[in-house]
Order: sequence, then structure tokens, then C-alpha cells
Amino acid sequence: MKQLKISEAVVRRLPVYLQVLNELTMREVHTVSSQELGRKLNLNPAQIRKDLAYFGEFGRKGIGYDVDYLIEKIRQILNLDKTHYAALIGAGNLGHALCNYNSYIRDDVQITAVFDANPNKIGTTINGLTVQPMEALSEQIRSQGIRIGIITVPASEAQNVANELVSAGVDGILNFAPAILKVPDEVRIHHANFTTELLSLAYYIENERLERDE
Amino acid sequence: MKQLKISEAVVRRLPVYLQVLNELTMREVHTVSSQELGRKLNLNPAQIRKDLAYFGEFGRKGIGYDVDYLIEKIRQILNLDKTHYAALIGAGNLGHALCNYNSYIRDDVQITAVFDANPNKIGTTINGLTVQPMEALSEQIRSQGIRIGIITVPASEAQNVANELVSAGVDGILNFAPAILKVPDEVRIHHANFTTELLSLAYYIENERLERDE
DNA sequence: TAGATTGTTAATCGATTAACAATC
DNA sequence: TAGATTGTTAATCGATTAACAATC
Repeated sequence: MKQLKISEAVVRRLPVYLQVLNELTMREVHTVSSQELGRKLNLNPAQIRKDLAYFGEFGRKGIGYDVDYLIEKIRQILNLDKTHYAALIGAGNLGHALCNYNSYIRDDVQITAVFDANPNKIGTTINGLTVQPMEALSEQIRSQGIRIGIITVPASEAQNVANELVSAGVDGILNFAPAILKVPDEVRIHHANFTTELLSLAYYIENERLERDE
Repeated sequence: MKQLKISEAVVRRLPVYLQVLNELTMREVHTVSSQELGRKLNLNPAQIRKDLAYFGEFGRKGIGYDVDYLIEKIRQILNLDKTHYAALIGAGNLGHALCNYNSYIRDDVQITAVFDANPNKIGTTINGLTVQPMEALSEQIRSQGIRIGIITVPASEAQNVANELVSAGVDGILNFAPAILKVPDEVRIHHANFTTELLSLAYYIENERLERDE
């Protein structure tokens, strides 16, 4: 498998490919062309071929891609053929939603520990996991080999939680709080901030209407 | 205010600027330079200046930007100086989380109606809003002038819900379900799919470790 | 063989960054 | 005046798309 420097844009599209490919398997579709994928994803077929070709030759000329084989390959590229363990901090509604979703759907990323600062929540159960106090964070992360932290606390707490996760030694953080967090270079941080999506939607709703009215 | 065609990348950064600027006001910081903003956001100062300059001259040479004035201007650009009404479909944990967050924090985008297909949920209250049956969707959207739909149902239902929203006449959809939805060109759809972020995180965690070990 | 579709190179397009005159 | 910082043009960089030989 080739390993040049892969652009972020490519890496972010791979999970989306995976999503569509999984749908295809469920519908017992076994072969797909870049054109077909492009239609489903609103992407240029050449882009899809190029994205995949960074990692190897996965298709067959004249035929297309074998869906199951491609799923396997993309999962390998994303390192999803091993399980990643994650800790979730913040047992609110969003935390609940993620735990539920996670336990039913994903086996490649598993939330195995939940923490909260609120004494009333400690000891309660979410999806089979007992909510633990923040004091237990560091020890649990180390002993369970957890490498991902998921932050679902209010914005005001988020940086503190990130700091604790970093010193406990996680390699990646997925932050849902509406705040830009500072972490050392060697820790990867992704922001899943729906406010951004919601507010940019407001821009387009008005402005596209204007364009049409012209 | 100039109105060329603005790139998506720029529009997506504006809400992030807003976030940081709001933080600054709360800390009673009244002036900020592009350099300072760039440090906070991990962005090139030139890019920030260029982004803002698309819409007008908001800064003062030698001084920087007035925080409150810039907030006001960005809010105008994003059309946040009027309230946008939104309907949320899917009263699960994620729906709860969004309603709560929304009612406390945002007044520019207001969720004013909640729907669910599950009869057990209908009539229950989320944050002061009574959960309504799907049959009421179209009428409510029209009578309340709702233009945004927020989808928090399972992936299998998401396309159907999107179709109903479109025929009820919304202009924009924010989709949280892990599925690519098809909507007509004149409807704007944004995907807030954290699975993408989580899985691409798995890629970087392993691959950056490899890079460091080399 | 004819039709389809990949992998890949070259061309295009767009976005980011550097540089600097203008000016507070 | 000297220092700082904007707005903007030009240069660079990177990502997308078109085109096509290879081949199933």
C-alpha cells in the first residue's frame, strides 16, 4: 500500500465512501463504478478514482470496484480493522446519544468509559457503562489503553477536560463543545461542531433565495 | 457590502470567527488583530483578513478589528440579525441535546417544533415543546414559517423525513443521520455527521504515530 | 471485437500565503 | 515620527477535473 502524504480532504472522504459502500452491501450490490458512487455522493468520478488510487489499485478496468473488497481496503486504510477504545466525558443528552449510537452500530470505535463532574450523575448507568468521577479518568485511560477522548461537556469546561485527556496520554480528541481547544501538536483534535453547520446554513438559505430572485 | 461569489470555505469559517469573538467580548477584550485571531484559530492572519475583506472594510490599519463591530458585521453577513425558525424531527437523545442547547444558547436559530414517528413519544415535552406526530409536520412548517429542518432520526428513516421536509417547503436541512440524502438543488443540505470525524481520527492516530516513530 | 471503466497524467481551477503600500 | 496592522495584489500551493491509454 502506497504511503505518500495523503491530503486531509481525501481522508475525510474515505468514511463517507465507507458509509455508501456499506449501504450497497446491505442491498446486496456487489460491484460499483466510480460513476455510480459519484452520483450517490455528488462527487466527480475522477476524484473518487484518484482518492482510492492513492492507496493501491482496488478496481478492475471495464468492471468497477468490488464492494466488499473496497470496504475491506478502506477499513484497513483507516485502521478500522482493529478496535479503538474511547472515553467519553460529559454524561448529558449528547453523551447519551453518542453512547447509544456507538454501542449499537460501531465495533471499530468503542466507548468503554464515561466520566462526569456532576456528583449526581456518578454511579448512574449509560448503556451498560457506569459513570465515573473525573478523578478516575487518568487511571482508567491508562489501564484500558484508551487512546481517544470524546468531549461532550459545556464549552466552559472543554479546555480543562482536554488538558486532562492530554496528560492522561490520549492520542486523539473529538470535541463536541463549541470552543476551539489548544492541544499539543502530537495530539490530534477534530471538532464536531454543529453550530458551524447550522449558522452557515442560515447564510445560504437567505443568499440562495436572493440569487434566484435576481 | 460587496457580494461576489463567496467560497464555501469562507462561509464555514465565519461562524468559527464568531465563536472566538464572542469569547473575547465576554472577557471584555474590545480590539483584536488578525494575528491574534490567527493564533487562537490556527489560521493564517492573511487568510482571516482576506475572508473579512470579501464583505467590506471592517478593520482599522495599525489598530486591528473592533470586536463588537466585527461580531455585528459577521452576524449580518450570516443573516443572523433575524431569527430563523427550525423544526426538529426525531425526539431521541440527540434531539433532546439539540433542543436543550438551542434554547439556552442561541436566539438566532430557534427550534419551535419537534416531531417524532413513535406514538409513545407524541405528547411528551422537550424543553417546553410538545412532541407532535409526523402528520402535523407540513401544516406546522407552513403556519409557523419554518425554513430549516433538523433531522435526528435513524439513517433508515432519514431520506423519508427529508422528502417530507422538502415538500413542506423548507429551504435548508441539517442532517445528523449517517446517510447521504438526496434533495432538490434549491434546498440546501448540510451534513453534521460525527462518524466522519471519528473515523478519520482513527486514521490520524495510527498514522501520525508511525510518522513519529520513523 | 465493442463497450465500459479503471489508473494516471496533464490541465484547470480555486484557495492559501507572502508581500507591501496605505494609514492609523 | 516609529511601530503596528489593515486591505489587496501577486505568487504559491494544492485540489479538482478532463482526457485517454490500458485492459477487463
